[in-house]
This record gives sequence, C-alpha cells and structure tokens, in this order.
Amino acid sequence: MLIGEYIHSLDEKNRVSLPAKFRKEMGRVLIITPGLDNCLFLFTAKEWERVSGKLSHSDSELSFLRADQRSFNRNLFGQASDVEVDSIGRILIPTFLKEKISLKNEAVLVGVGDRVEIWNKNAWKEYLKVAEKNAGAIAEKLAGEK
Amino acid sequence: MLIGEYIHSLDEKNRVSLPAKFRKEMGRVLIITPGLDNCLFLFTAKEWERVSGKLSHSDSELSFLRADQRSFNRNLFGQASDVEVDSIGRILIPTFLKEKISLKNEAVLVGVGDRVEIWNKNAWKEYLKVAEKNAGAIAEKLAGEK
DNA sequence: TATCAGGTGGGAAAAAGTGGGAAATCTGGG
DNA sequence: CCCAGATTTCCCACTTTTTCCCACCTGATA
Repeated sequence: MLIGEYIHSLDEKNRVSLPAKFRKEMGRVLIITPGLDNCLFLFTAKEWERVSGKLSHSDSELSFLRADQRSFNRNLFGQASDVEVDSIGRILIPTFLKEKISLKNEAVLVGVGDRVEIWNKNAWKEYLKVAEKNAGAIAEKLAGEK
Repeated sequence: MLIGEYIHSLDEKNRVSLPAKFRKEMGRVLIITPGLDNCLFLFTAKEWERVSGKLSHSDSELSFLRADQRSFNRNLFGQASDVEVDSIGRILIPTFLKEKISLKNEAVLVGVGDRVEIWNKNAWKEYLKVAEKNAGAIAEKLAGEK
C-alpha cells in the first residue's frame, strides 16, 4: 500500500526521486498520466492495465467510430507516458505533463493506496487545506452511501 | 501500447521522425489514412488488416450497398497510402494528406493505444482543450456504466 | 566521528532528431 | 529514343536531447 507525502526536487533534467519507500512496491516501469484536480497519476504497469482496460472499450470493435470514444482515448492514451525508474530510483517527467500541472523545482509525491500522485507544491497545500475543512462533511456523506 | 504526445518537425521534404518509442512496436511498413476530426491515422500493417477487415465486411452485408458506407470507405481506403519507415526512423507524409489537415512545420504525433495520430499543432491543442473539459463528464458516465 | 542510505547534481557517452547533398528515378519534350 | 529538368530516395553529418554513470551532500545511526 502506497502511503505518505514526500517533497522532492525536480532537477533541470526533469528528474524526481521516487521515494525509497515506494520503489519496491512499484517496480521498474510506471505509467504517468494527467490526473484529476490538476495533478499527475503514477500507476504501476499492472494497475495501468486494470485502469486502461476498464476505461477503454473492448478491442473487438472499432473504437474510433464513436466521437466520445475518440475524445476519451485521446485524453487517456495521448496524454500518458511510460517512464522507467533509473538505477538510483528516479523517474523522468515528460515536459508536456510537467507544464500541464505547472511543476516547478519542487514536486510533492503522495501515496494514495494503489497509485502515487504528483503535485505542484502550492496546489497540494491549497487542496489539502480545503480537503481538511471538508473532511467531516464528506465523511458523513460517505457513511450514508456505504 | 502506443501512448504519449510528441512534437516533431515536418521538413521541406515532408518527412517526420516517428518517435523512437513508437518504432519498435510499429514495424517498418505503416498505413496512413485521413482520420476523423481533422487528423491523420497511422496504423501498423497488422492493425490495418483488422480495421479494414471490419469496415469492408461489417454486419455481413455488402459494404457497397449503403451510400454512407460507400462514402466512408472511399474516403478511408481511397486516400490511404502505405509508407515505409526509413533507415533512421522517419516517414514521408503524402502531400495530399499533409494539405488535408493543414500541416505546417510542426506536427504532433499522438499514440492512442492501437494507432498513432498526426495533428496540426494548433488543432491538437484546441481539440485537447475541449476533450479535457469533457473528460470528467465522460469518466463519470463510464463509472456509472461499469 | 565513521558509516550508510536516501537524495541531488552534473559530465560524458549514446541516441534521437534535423537538415541537406548526391545518386537514382521519373516525366515531358524534342 | 534520348535528354533536361524535376522529384524522390538514399546516405551522411550536424545538433540537440536523453541516458548512463559517478560523485557529492545531508541527516540518521552506531
């Protein structure tokens, strides 16, 4: 289970260290994609299989015939990238994804159970502030649903 | 799986580098056709077999009997062209396809799972903007279906 | 204080991408 | 049938980017 929050530097070659605690669990090849709420998702290869398989339609049909499928797949696949963890535990953030969430020198890596999220530091702080304030109310709502 | 977005130059001889990450998976001979939403589709030979097979004998009826099917197939098949990847990984974009999607000096190559798409840079940015806006809604919808 | 692990930075080698010249091929006109 | 000009193909060379590797720094620990 991936948990915890780490602030690591993003160097001028767009490298970030994957927190040592995440490395064993995640393996050597990861998939990075735009996430929701302006962060990036980092999936293990296996988890990516599950996610992409679930989201994209079966390949027995021609997915490009439907406009909403095209739109969705261009987003999902076109904005994804596979990254390899180097010999000392770093990954390379593709430029177009770095820009998408306005990553600067510092990146926040957050373990969220089965995936890792990468955030712009300020965006993360802001998000947390709001999330904490709402936590009580959301808990009540979830309690009703589950 | 073909994923990711790359911006490459289209030189005055109409050549573009196929991103290195795509080369191994795609092989030496590709099929390029007009795509949907004003881009070009680039299929592997194998994927083209599958696609063209589906389109030409869909629903076990004769595909030339329906006007809209004739129209669609004439566009796709008639304008298709096979292109060979040269010794250093470039392909040649046929002039009429280049003009069809108004390609300029820069081309965007996008991996969309089982095919690659080629876009005019601005058109891609515009498309993506809209697609991203709808992604949330589509995701919710898919979440409901699955 | 010495040691170790995690994290950071940077140089050199390799790969990827770009541009252009020369050979080969095609085309139309005499 | 041959030639001149245009186009395409092939190959080489340059530049930029990426990858690989090594060294250093820092904080925790014995």
